Amino acid sequence: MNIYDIAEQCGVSIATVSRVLNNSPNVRAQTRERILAVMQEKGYTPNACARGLGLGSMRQVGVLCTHIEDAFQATAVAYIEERLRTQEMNAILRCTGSTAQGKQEALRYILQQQVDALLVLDDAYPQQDLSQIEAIAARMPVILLNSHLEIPGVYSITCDEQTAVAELMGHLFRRQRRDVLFLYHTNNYSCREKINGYHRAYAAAGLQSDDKRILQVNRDLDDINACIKQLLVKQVHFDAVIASDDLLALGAQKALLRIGLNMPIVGFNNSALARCATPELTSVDTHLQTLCATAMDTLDKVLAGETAPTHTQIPCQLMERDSFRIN
Amino acid sequence: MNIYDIAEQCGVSIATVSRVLNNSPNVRAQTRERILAVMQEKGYTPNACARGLGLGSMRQVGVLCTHIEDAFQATAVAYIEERLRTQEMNAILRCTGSTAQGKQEALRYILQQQVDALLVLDDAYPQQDLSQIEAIAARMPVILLNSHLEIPGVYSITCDEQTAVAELMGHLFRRQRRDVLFLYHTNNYSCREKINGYHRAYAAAGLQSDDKRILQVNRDLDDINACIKQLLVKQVHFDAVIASDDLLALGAQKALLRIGLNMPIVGFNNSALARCATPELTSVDTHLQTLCATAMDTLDKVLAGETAPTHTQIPCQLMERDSFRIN
DNA sequence: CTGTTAGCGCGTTCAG
DNA sequence: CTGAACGCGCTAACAG
Repeated sequence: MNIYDIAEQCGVSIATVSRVLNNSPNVRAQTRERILAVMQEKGYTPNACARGLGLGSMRQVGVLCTHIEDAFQATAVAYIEERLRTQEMNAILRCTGSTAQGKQEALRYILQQQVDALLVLDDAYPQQDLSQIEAIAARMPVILLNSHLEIPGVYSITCDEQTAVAELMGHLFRRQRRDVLFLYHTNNYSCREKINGYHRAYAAAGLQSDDKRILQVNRDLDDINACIKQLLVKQVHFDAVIASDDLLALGAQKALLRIGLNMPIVGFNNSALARCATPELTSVDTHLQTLCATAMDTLDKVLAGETAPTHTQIPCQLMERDSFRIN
Repeated sequence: MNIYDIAEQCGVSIATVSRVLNNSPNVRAQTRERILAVMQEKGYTPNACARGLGLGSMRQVGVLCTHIEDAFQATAVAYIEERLRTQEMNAILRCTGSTAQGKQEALRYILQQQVDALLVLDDAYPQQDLSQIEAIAARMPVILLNSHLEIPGVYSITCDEQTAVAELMGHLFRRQRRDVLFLYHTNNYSCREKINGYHRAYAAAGLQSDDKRILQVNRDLDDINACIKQLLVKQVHFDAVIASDDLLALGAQKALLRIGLNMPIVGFNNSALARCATPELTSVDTHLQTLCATAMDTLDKVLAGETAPTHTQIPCQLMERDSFRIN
């Protein structure tokens, strides 16, 4: 069932059918009706490949994330997909995992799919092998969400998490909390920025930071519990916790409460988890929705041929709850 | 940069380049090397549209879900995408929301994208306008995850949640809990099956069920809290809670603990939330991973032209934790 | 082992 | 307002 069949059925040429398909005004109303009726009746659907081949666009964008099962990324994808839909575009989702190899494969593969643009969530890799990204950016716009690269054709949207952590630390210092434990899971841009904020705050306060209080843990409650316990066994003192993620914060809170310890705990992303915790978790809202909206605005502009800022940064916001109050 | 350019550069015909592209053995090793080198050097990428047009397949499958930000669906998508990747296929993600209109649009749109198959997660709609699904199923395999339709070309994979609820109720009855509150969020197949189990258990025990203990709530802690409170105000008695979802169970638990009530609570899906709750939630594991694996096995078979069962049902498993123990 | 050629289905000039 | 003809990039016979 193709455009020829429809044309034949209607006694017109494919050009006319094509015009109807593309809402061209240059078709007599009566002809249009007839053609639409036949298309409807035959259940005709235009072939996207053929159209894509001619037009050089499948109206698809690649969406790369590391782990879609992560609530934060899933929510981002939800916002992104919603926006794409309004532009009659499709999202090709690809999860890369946290290995450089996974990402390389994903990039290579996505590239073949005649994608109009590439959205990368939470890039988890150290900034090596930029050549691949460069090559892609030369062909299509690349939007980085929660990471940052200075490459032509690459647009970065980030949240100022460095400042958020630094300010948080300031509050803790003022409360005489000097030994802040920082928990993270993946060493991505976002995490590195937080750690930068951590060190910046110590430096600003004229205090000495100690890297043994910067700890990588798995996103698993049992593992977090084990880590916290081991810290105590090793007599690593800490009197507050900042976690790169609400789940880690929740795990730490559970572990500490279990052994009767009580201290300020702050998570990140202000996810549903923060409110599910007992006591409820204070969390830094990274305004994911705004982040995604900005990313999509940028994409729209770039695709429309307009210019857009290559790096947009938005501020975070502290959501105070039971696990830590500033005042 | 197309296949002609490469062919010209190498002094061969496009057929030979195409053979190299498709790993045909009928190419002299030396020629192959040369062509590969040029492709590498020029950064050539075959055009998927053109290939798709000729082959009649873009190696893409449509993945429809209602809300990707939902942890359960996101996890399912993660499993699905992973499997698709091993088959060199892409996932086109589309979120429909919970309205029939959203779904219709999604189906219509996905259909245009020359998709090889359609995977539908957690179909949220009453079984009306089957004509659209029928039309699609006539063209390509349709796999339903967590829902069930008896239509040629449609394959359903479900979990026996009806039995899970019925057995759970049996345990509660034996403990003299007669008034079980059932909370749900979306009236989808999965939910209806649970409610069937609810009624089945009452019938089996020779007891009378009361629909005022079957309550729809939003997936929002405050709303759940308000609902629970209102129930008490309205003097609707209940002495146990089963929720269609861990978040609802957690919300109910929080609400009840806040007013000092203590009763068995069971959630569904055995999500990370269950363990994040305090006390930890007992939850019914619906074996999502197995569900997805089965779905993808089915898809593989159908795409390979083999026959596959039109309805596969797998059992659930109760994960006992603090909020309810059988013994 | 390699080249030639005919589609795949549609958009788009350019004539009428 | 409509139609004929070409091109998009690639695959798959078929012919050497």
